[in-house]
Amino acid sequence: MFNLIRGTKDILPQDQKYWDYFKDNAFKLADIYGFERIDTPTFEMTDLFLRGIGIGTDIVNKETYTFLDRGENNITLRPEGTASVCRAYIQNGMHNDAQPKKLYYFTSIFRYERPQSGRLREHHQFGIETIGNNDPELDGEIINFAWTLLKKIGLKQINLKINTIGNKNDRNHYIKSLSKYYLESKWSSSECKDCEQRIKINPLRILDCKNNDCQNFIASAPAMVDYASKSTLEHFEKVKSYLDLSEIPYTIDSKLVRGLDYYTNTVFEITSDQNKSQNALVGGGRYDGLIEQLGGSSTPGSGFGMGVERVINEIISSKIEIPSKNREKILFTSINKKSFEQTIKFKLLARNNNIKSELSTINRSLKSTMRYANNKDFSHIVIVGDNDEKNLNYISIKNLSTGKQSNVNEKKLSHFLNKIQ
RNA sequence: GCGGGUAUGGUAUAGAGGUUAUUACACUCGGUUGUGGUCCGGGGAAGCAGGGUUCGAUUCCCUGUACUCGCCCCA
Repeated sequence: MFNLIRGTKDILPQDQKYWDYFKDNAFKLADIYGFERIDTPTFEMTDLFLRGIGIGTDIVNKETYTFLDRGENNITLRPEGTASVCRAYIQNGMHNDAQPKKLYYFTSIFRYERPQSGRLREHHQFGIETIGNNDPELDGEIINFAWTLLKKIGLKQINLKINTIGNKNDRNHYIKSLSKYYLESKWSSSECKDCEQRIKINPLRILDCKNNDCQNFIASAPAMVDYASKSTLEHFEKVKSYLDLSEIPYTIDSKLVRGLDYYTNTVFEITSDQNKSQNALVGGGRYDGLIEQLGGSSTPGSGFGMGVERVINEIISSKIEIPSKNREKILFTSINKKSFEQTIKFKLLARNNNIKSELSTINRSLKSTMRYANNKDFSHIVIVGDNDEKNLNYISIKNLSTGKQSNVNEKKLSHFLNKIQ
C-alpha cells in the first residue's frame, strides 16, 4: 500500500467543481483586467530563489525542496511565484513590450512545512504581477483585483490590511533605529528566542511577533511612518485613495511585514474571519528592487499570490453554491447479445454528436442498469431491444427525470441524438 | 523545529482483556420472463507497524509511523 506524501492532497472528482469554479472566475477576471497567462517551470536554479526571496527568510532557510539533480545542478522546487515570473520577464526581454507587463499564473507551490489545517507542502497559488511601472495606481489595481475576485467568488467575511514598508533607504534608517530601540530597552533580556534571531537577521520581522512580551515592546517601538521619505508617503496616499475610489474597505496595519525580502513600499494581506489561524488568503505588494536583484535592469513591479486551497476551504465552509453545469447524459443498454453490437454503434453515434454517453455492461440485469443510471445521474436511458424487424420501433428512449418513455426506430433515434446535443 | 489529540471494512462509527468484532452509508447481486430513485433479502469488505505485560491483546503499556490540531512562519 502506498500513501500520499505528507502534506500533499489528491483533488478527487467530487472536489473538482470547486477548482473549476475558482479557475473560471480567476481567469475570466484576469482577462477582463488585461492580464495574460504565463506558466513557468516547476523548478529553477536554487540561486534564483536565494537572491529573490532573501537569504534571511524562513522560506529559503528551512522550507525549500532543494536537491542536486543527476547533472549536479542545484535545483529548488518553486516556493513562491514571483521570482520565476521575473526571471522569465528578464530572460524573454519583456521590457521591450508595452509596459507595464501584466501577467498571471496558476501553479503549484512547494514548501517543506509542518502540515496543518490550511497548510500543505504542495499547495496552489493564483497570482498576478504588473512589471515595469511604479505607479501607485498599479498597487491599487492589484489589490482591487484580489478583492474583487474574492467577492465575485462569494466570500463575505474578508479583511484587507495594508501598510508601507518604504523604499530601501527608508527601511535602512528605520531598521537601524528599531534595532537600537530593542537593544537599548529592557526587551534585550526578554525570553523570546525567535526575536533574538530576528534582530540579527531580519529585524523587521520582530514587529510580527505574537509573543505577549514582545507585543508590549512593539507597541512603543518607533513606527515606520516616521522614517518614511516624502515620496514613500505620497505613494502610500495614492494607493489609499485608489482604494477609496474603488470603495474597498481597508485597515492600515503598521505592523504588517511580509516574509519575503523583496517587498518595497506597499504591502498588503487579505485575511478571512472564518478561520483563526492560517487565515491569510492573499499576500502581496510592491517589489521595485527585485528585477535588478535578479540581474535585470532596474524595473519596478507589484503583485500578489492567492492561496487556492484556502480560498476553496472558505467556499466550502461558507457554503457558497457552485453553479452546476449539468448536461444531458445518455446511458445505452441492450436487452440481449444480438442487439448489443447495434447498441455500440448508437453509442458511438452519440459521441460523434458530442453527447456524454456510456454503454452499460451487458452482463447485468436491466434492473441493475437502471439503478446504475440513476446513481450516476444520467438524463436518459436508451434501451435497444430485439432488432429482427429493422423498421419497427424496437428502441426505447426513457427520460429519467420525468419517467416518460417512447418507442422509436433507428431514424427517430438519430433524430433524437441530433436534437438533444 | 516545538507541543497536544487520534489511529477499527471504501466512508463514518460501536464495543469488550477470551465474541463468528457492532451499526449505518456506499458498493454489488437479487426480489419471476425487458424498467430506476422508496421498500425487502443476499454478498464482498476492517482493528497502522514493531516490541512489552498476559495463559490469552484489536482492547493495557512503550516505541515508531501516519493523520490531525496548535505554535513558528506563510497562501
